[in-house]
Amino acid sequence: MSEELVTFFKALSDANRLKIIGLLAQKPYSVEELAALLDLKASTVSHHLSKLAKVGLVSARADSYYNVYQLDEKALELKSRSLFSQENLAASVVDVDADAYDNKVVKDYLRKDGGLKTIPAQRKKLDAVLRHVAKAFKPGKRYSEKQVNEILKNYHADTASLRRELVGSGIMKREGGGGDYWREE
Amino acid sequence: MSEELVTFFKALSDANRLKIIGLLAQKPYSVEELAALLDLKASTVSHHLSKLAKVGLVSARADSYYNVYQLDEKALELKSRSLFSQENLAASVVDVDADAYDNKVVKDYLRKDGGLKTIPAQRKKLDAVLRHVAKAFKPGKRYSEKQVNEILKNYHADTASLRRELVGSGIMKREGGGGDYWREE
DNA sequence: AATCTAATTCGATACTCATCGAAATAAATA
DNA sequence: TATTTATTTCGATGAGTATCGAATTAGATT
Repeated sequence: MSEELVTFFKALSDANRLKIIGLLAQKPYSVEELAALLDLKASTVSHHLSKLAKVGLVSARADSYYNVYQLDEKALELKSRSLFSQENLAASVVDVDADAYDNKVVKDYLRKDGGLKTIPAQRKKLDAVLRHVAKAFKPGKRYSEKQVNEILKNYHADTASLRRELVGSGIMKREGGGGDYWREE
Repeated sequence: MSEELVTFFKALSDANRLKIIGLLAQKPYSVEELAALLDLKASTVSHHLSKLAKVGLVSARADSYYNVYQLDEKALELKSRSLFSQENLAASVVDVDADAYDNKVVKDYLRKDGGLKTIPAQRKKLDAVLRHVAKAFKPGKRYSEKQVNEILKNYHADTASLRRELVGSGIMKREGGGGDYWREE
């Protein structure tokens, strides 16, 4: 889950909270002492400490009048080691739509009737459009050149270019020398 | 300097920027592709990338039409290892006034004429006040009990308590059995 | 039990920043 | 050279948050 990582980094992206960590790395302090050292009000320090506590970096221990906070060095060590682990990197990406770019490109090039406005000149966009067009062919089924043209006509008048690009990009296959076309399963 | 650390953490405390890092960990992407994948506008992605670039985590490489961004894995590795190093922890604390707490406590207990309102009951505050009072004694010089009382009278009528606490806390020394008092250098 | 004291919570304010759209830039193709 | 396209910059807006002071809570001392 990515939210947890964000929360962790947010907890550390404040100068005063970093100072608190630096101070607690030396020895435990009460809220009052931290407030005096940082020239902040106790309520503000309490706010900071609660954020640090929420991510498990500090913890409190009651000592007579005071609430003494201490740094959890174990957690610090553990976190810093795993921050950019393969798991965390992968986890941050789980909810991105891998086809979003293709979809956007195709949408930009498609008319309302499903035909192509133009055939993209740029490689990346052409590929995205080709992948879309290829869906009109059933995987594994073989088509004659005439049948291929019939289908491609729905997308653009220049069926020859489409056909050539489909084969050239490897999205569709062609049996050597004027044979049939097909899309791999 | 602590500002650099804060900037680094801030660069990472945004869900979309973490997603960008996760994506770039797989392969380089252009701004446009990232925008589509994250469902953001290109200007927003550009903003995010500039923040990541500022802390050295990503860099751009021009590729025909596109500006392809890539993750600097070396920098990532390096940074993550040194984030909570002793140097960084210490650096975050350099500009805090170590005496701020003592000063605040003393200020709270001092009248305008320099005398004590009361003698603090709490250990921590008593210590702070004692450290202040002790400054009235020249380090190394020896004082008779009478002289000590004369000086302590300026702070509080209960000179016996002050004297006892000064010795008990170890701030002042006393030669065994009714001898002289002194403060270590 | 009554009283202090430190800590936390709450409401308000000011500032930072993510996001967008529009305008300006840069780079490559035609 | 003119035009297209991706990117960056700029200004505005809305959401988030650091900070404070006041009120409340929690604990300990008397």
